[in-house]
Amino acid sequence: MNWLSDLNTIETSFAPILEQWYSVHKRDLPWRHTRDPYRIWLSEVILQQTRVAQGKPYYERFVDAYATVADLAQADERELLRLWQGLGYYSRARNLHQTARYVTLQLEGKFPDTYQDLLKMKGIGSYTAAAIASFAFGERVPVVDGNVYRVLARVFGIEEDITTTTAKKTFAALANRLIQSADDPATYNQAIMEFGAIHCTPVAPDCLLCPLQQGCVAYLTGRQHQLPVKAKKAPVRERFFTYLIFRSKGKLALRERKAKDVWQNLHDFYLLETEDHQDALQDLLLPEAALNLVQQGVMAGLPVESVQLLSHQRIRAKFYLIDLPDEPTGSLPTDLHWFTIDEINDLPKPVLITNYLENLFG
DNA sequence: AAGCCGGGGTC
DNA sequence: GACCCAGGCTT
Repeated sequence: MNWLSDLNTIETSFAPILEQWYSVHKRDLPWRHTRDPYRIWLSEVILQQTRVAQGKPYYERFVDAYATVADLAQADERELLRLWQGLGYYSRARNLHQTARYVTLQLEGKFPDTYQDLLKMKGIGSYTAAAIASFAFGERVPVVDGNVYRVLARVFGIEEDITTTTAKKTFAALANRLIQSADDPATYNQAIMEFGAIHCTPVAPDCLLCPLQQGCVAYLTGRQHQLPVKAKKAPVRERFFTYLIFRSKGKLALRERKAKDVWQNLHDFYLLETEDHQDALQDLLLPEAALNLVQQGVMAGLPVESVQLLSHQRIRAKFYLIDLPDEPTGSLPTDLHWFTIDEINDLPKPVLITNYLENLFG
């Protein structure tokens, strides 16, 4: 079997296999007993970024307190928020209230019944719109939630970072193709999410008993634990730079940054990096060669401080300008060289350095 | 495109 | 302690 026909086979059998699996393994959940768009909407909003086990009691309480969208529309917002207490993401509750009032007052109680119209409601994004459109109205639109990303990334071996916009398009397009082969869009959407939630789980997917095993790229290549790829947002690293700017005969000492670090191949001054705000000069952290120079010089004015924000680092820099005699004794610390102001103008430098120089010389 | 919003379960 | 959860809104 060649590549293309193989891919077509898995794409067309994917939905039916999951629907079959679902008919055997589905959990009995309260919102699966209704096609009332109001209740489905309520359940979907409650379940946004929320586990079924956590959301379920809230759903029961909300249905008891507000049986219809009109009841919810008339609710006191403080009372609604009190019912929501403990669920988190409280804007969901406020949007819920706002949309309930809109549906009741502007749409005369008639819930929007297409994906496109649902998308216009506050608090209803692409996932929730697809969920309501398919569950309540049978529209053939795919849900794409965290479960779907995981299942599709594994079965189809997609290595794109799911946090990026292009990857979201890739997954949405694939999901659109797959749902075309579903016997019933609503059942299929429930099935793929249920499958991700209880079988193709993040940590210990049950590959040995998986109905998609023979068509799963991740399983066949042993990558189920690497997929989906999801970039972790790097915490901004805090760094503390102390720069010593040696000046002699109108020249400044700079060096090219060679290390595998920020600003590679750009030029800056003699640098001491410390772990925190400690003052590198006062704490006598100076290596021999630099200490020798500092002792021959005089501090020109007060140190200048500035902050440079990078995507992943916050660099707090402190600049000491040190005037040396015309012919300082000893050699310059490693890699430092004397440059005239004109020469420095032509050197590539980090913005942090350029700003300092402009501040210094206008 | 990135930051923000949250409480809770799980390993 | 990190990751994730039936995401969406704002900037």
